[in-house]
Amino acid sequence: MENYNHRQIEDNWKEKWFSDNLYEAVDFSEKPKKYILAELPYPSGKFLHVGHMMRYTVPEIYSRFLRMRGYNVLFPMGWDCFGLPAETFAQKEGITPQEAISKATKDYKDAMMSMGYAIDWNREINTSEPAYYKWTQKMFLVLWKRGLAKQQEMPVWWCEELGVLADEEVLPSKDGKGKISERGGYPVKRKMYRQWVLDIPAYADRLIDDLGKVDYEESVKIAQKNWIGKKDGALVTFNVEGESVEVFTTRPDTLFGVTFLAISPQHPVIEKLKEKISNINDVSEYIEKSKNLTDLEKQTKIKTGVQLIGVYARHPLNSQMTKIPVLVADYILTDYGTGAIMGVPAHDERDYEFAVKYNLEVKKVIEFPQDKNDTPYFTGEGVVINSEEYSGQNSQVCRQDIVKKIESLGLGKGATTYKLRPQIFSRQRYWGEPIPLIYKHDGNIEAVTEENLPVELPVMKDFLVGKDGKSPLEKNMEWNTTIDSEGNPAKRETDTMPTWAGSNWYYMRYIDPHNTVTPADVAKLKYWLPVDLYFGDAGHTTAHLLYSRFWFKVLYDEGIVPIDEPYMYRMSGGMLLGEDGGKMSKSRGNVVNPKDELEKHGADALRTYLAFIGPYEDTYPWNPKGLHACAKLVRTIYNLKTLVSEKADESAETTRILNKTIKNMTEMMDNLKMNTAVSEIMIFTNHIKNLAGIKKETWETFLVLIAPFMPFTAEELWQESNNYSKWQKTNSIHLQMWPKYNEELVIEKITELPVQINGKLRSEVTISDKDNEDTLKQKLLQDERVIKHLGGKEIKKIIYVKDKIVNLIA
RNA sequence: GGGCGAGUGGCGGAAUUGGCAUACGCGUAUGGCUUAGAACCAUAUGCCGCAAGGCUUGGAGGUUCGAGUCCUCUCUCGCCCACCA
Repeated sequence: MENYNHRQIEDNWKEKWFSDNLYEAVDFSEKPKKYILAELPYPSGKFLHVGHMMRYTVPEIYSRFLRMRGYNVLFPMGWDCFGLPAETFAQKEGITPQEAISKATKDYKDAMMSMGYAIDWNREINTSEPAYYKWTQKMFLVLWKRGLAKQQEMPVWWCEELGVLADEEVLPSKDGKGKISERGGYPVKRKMYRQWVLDIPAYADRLIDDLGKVDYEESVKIAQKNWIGKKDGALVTFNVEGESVEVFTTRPDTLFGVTFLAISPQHPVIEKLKEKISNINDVSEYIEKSKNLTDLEKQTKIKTGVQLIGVYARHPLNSQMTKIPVLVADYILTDYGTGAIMGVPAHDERDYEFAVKYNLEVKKVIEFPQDKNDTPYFTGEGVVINSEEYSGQNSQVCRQDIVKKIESLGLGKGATTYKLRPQIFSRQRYWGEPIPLIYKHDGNIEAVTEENLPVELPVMKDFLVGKDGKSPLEKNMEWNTTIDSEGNPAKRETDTMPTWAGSNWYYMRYIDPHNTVTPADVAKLKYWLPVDLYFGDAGHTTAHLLYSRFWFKVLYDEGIVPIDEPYMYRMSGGMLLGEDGGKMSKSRGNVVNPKDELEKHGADALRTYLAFIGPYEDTYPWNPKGLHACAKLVRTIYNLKTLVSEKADESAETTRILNKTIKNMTEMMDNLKMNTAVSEIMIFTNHIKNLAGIKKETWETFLVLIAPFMPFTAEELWQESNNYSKWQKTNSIHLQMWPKYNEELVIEKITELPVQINGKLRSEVTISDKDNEDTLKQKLLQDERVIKHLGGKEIKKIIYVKDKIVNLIA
């Protein structure tokens, strides 16, 4: 037996494949195209994580499979470089982010090459290179010119160390009492801050409607819709001492049940009416206190509020002109709806809870159903009562009538609201794309002209945020001082973009990575887009997927891209846990170092294991024994070559199993079930390893089948079997066609028919082609076990499913 | 609280349209090879039972000749969102 030396084999073929760009994706090829995309990693200075490998291996195997099935496959890779991970790493190492990134991307690329990933490296991209972010900046200007990027005072998560953070970057602290940053674990609190935001809600309806054009998993579509959170209702204006307070409600039919108004602590009407509020000191104190509460504290605490003494709201329709108390309450969110609600305690759980606490009236305006008579509030539909001329109507009809009425009075209108908020787009940090805007001396804002793009990020040794939380670029006067289009002194915007700016459109750049005139040539985009299958993190199915769809639609409206949906199908991957079943982390000591595993067992074993471990979408623990078994499989296959001989006599059984293996693997891989495809490889291996000899033809077919999983070993054995003495790209196994199978040869003639009696498996009888139902019945009646289990009873009915099963009903 | 998903051996997991549940791998046991172990090879392995036989896909019902798969109820776990008016 020859010793299997994975290091030697891998180094040899790796060098040949990548120097010849074996996995080239060809623009405008005659072959049908497939664009298989896996979310790009953000290199953070360490070796590629084993979790990354799990995320990429199945998509990569799939891309190889498609290539062998005759597709022109684009399976690209790049680096999402901007953002905190690189900055934190650079700080720790005492180097610049630029230096950190250049080392990390090299390490990551090496790791991917070591894994044999079939990537067209001519299309590699890096979001932090000026040639790339020139286009990110250009796209931002498109958004800005269309009024979709604007400045707003926003309540933001504020971190002394990191500046402003997005919701997604903030986590509850370990003790549950506060908030910390996702990276670094620094304390975080709320603060108002002027920010650039993207008006994603402007596209909300299209983002919902166009889900009809794509083929995502229904659960992904639902998640997106929930995230957008579209709700129909009405805006109703209440007069509060001469000031208008607008509320949003989904239940205008309960308008006559309003017994109080509740407004958020940030509501502007408080400031306007402060002269009239007799307890203004108490109110201010409450507002001040609520500012420092974390969400969790607000949640566990009973709802609180303070009534604005001395001011009342007037009901817009009620003829009695009842005075309605107004309260400030921190359960009212500033940035949802209008920041004010009409309190209807009889028909809303939260309003009820609040009303009880503050002794507010509870007025029923919809009849409670019989079985709900004991409950204090009822949120369903029903007959409207106590509502003047609307009484007696069904609540759903009443809803429309009331909206019509307030519309005619100019006191409101039907309206739609979304949970989706404008997304904060600026960061007060160094390591990001500079926002390409200039503040003129008169305060107006002007875009940097296209010939002056990219606005390059200056290299700065001191790139950390100061204690004031302002962008480090603020300190760099040389950089941020400029002149405007009229030649007057001006100042650059010093905020930078968030990480997701570059990763919003990266998949477009793979299509035309070296273009200097446009982000990507429209004809090429037309050829490659949409992405056929997008693999990524389950946590990105809402935010990332939604924001990048938004970005793409804006580009479509601008005529930069030819279609309006970027991804046809989305597949989300599970997680790889540590051996102990917990999340891999340094503190648990269960982190797997892929470099060690690669050294020990080789890439083919690691790839096969990552495919075999389970379905792509699930989460499971790392099991070193499983990897070991796959390493054994690779070795066993390698040594099978000694069985190959021209005159090996193969049985019909071997032909059948080979055909069945091809059929099963083809179907499984089509459905991305790589784990069971590996089982098929094992089954076939177990069969042939006990044969006296294998025909060359069978052997080579088998090698093609294993090639997507074990590309190195397959190539080595293929070249050897074909006696190719010199490397030639076209002779690579990876450019061969996937084998076809003969359906007839797959069919296994069953000779033992399972026999059920009254639905329970009792026996088996031997059958042949000649048997029909009558001869079968004869056989059954002679079978000892059948006789025994019938116990002398008469057979009432025979259900015979040919070649499957027979069931006797006694 | 809301949404989504999942419950199958000791473990990871297989099971076209309902048709032999537990493929494949791990683990375990026994044997071989070894001074011994590791590694490797062979065989066995859902559970109870000496056996005949019985039981088994979270639980309870139902449809069906036949249910892991379809229907109703219920329990448990995971993920995401969460005072969203």
